[in-house]
Amino acid sequence: MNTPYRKTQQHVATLQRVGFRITAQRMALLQVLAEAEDHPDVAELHLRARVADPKISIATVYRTISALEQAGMSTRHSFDGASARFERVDKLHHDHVVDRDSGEIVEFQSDRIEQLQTEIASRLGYDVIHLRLELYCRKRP
Amino acid sequence: MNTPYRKTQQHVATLQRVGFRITAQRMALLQVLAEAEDHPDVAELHLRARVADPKISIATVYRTISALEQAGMSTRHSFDGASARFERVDKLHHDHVVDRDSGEIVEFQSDRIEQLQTEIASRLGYDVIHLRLELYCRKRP
DNA sequence: TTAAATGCAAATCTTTTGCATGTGC
DNA sequence: GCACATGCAAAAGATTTGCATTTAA
Repeated sequence: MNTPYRKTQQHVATLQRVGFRITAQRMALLQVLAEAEDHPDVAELHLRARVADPKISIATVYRTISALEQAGMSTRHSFDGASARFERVDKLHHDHVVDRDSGEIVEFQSDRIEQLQTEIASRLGYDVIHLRLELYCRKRP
Repeated sequence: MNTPYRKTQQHVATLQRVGFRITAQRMALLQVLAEAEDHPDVAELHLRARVADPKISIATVYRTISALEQAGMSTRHSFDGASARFERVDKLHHDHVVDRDSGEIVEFQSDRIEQLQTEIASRLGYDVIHLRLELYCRKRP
């Protein structure tokens, strides 16, 4: 099973390989990320990380989350221009439905859409590096 | 023909209908928007609007662009978390390819993708209010 | 006339950064 | 030990807002 603990272990290994030092703060954030089932923003990450390391500063959260992003372990979203939200990257690629009423975020995945996107970029002479697809929705009555 | 001038006239009519007063500042911004072929940010809108009305303030640009958005005449984008960029809304629906090297933005449209998106939302029990599809790309060698 | 719009500057919010101090390796 | 990481507080950047003044209708 891929438990949060196992995930964290994998991330630690990756971080070391890339040359990052393993600090208490980074461990705290790795754990938070591994356990998160949602898309927390920096303030929320900070709050959750404090549980494991009560003196972690907000600046460190910013710096660490950027480092994890660079290391390919976290993705950043900014739904409709709001402040950045993050999620672990070791899931299958997926996109997001944002419920405009509740704020709830639902993940979905479609091979067909993915394929079309690549085709379109290709037709325009581009290679896709990454993409954002967000559906801002309302629950159907 | 749908000249910038004609577009501006239509926008003025719409604004009045919705109950907004027609001020020199709003005229200036409407003109800027109607003439823009790109996706200017607030600083750029301010710069361009100053040509028609040299004393328009940045606060008014912010307030007006939000008003135009509410009135359904302008859309806001925040490509990869950067500051907001705007475009007129009276074009056909389209999505964006963002060239990661040059910053250039290319518009494209695909009925197939659009249809798939609606289908997916529908399957999850949602109606799409608006959506955002952005492909961050690199020119193919 | 008068409610709405503007300009200005101050406030807010998010994110980044300089620097002195602490710490993994 | 030393380069890298952290905390703090200040800075930066984007956007919003309070308030006195101006202006469209």
